[in-house]
Amino acid sequence: MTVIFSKKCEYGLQAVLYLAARNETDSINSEEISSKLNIPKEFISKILQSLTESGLISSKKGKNGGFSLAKDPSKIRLIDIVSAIDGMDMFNNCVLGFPHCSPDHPCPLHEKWGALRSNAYNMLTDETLDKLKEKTLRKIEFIDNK
Amino acid sequence: MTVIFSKKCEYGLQAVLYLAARNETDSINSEEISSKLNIPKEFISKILQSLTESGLISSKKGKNGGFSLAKDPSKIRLIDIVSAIDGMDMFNNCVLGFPHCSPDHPCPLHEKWGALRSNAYNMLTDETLDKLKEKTLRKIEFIDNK
DNA sequence: TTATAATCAGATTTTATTATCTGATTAAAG
DNA sequence: CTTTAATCAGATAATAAAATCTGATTATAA
Repeated sequence: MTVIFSKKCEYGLQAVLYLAARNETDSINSEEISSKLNIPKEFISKILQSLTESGLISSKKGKNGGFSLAKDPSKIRLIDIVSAIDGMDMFNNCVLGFPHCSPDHPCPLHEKWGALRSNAYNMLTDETLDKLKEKTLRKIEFIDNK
Repeated sequence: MTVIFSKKCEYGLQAVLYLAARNETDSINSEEISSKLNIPKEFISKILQSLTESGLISSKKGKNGGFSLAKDPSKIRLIDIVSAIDGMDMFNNCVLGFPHCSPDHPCPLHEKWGALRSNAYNMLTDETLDKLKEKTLRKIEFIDNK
């Protein structure tokens, strides 16, 4: 199977986009995120905990607790979330798995893949939560009415 | 961890590129491929078996046996190998893991990711083994002298 | 101050991927 | 014909990723 982001990362991206789209002043608990996005509750809890450690979101314990964005949505880029969960290996490692792949000793796909990869990197760096809010709202609403 | 191709697929691509670069009339056995490319012998054997079933390479049993390309290198595209090993899920599934992602009900990244993904698809469709032969040879030679 | 509802922490389970093992089958060469 | 060197087939083992479980801690509200 060919994967781009791990399940953890997909779920993390979904959840943070959800937080941004909901635009609540109060925090949102993992039960809501789990049920709205169809992600196992215990699993998304773990992921949100790790994103809290990374400083992208913040958590509030106890009754009425939950999660909220730690910064302004315009300051959270998708690459920050990907980097926190999956790391940056995808942008550094050889796509063919060859050892010592570098401009000096390139793999057969080095240049072509490198170009595609930096486009992907740029996209993830350019896209911030605020820019995606409307689209996320529409998608959530659609999922909700299924 | 963010993955593009599975290890199986990376190894499969390497091995088939190797077969094309060696340009032998005789077949090449899995021992050679394993040692030159640093891939566990039993593992690459399995992968080569499955590529044989897919019709991309052919195998010869018994003494002096091994593997060779089943068609002209110009007729084998990278996408054929990827598709045989990892399948095409990467090109069909939502990058964020949202359900029912489609032009009608797009995820927040649908258009932007779609564009990047079709560039990747086009690249893998355009690149055939013959086009990559020289670059593969250089890379193999470098690995060999390490 | 007690009940409740949430995160947090750590262990465990399940499933998929990666890797290895054993032996059967096949074909060439002596 | 026998030895040798290879693929092939199926089972097993090891590792990693995904998901779940248990209980502790924390904070709000009644």
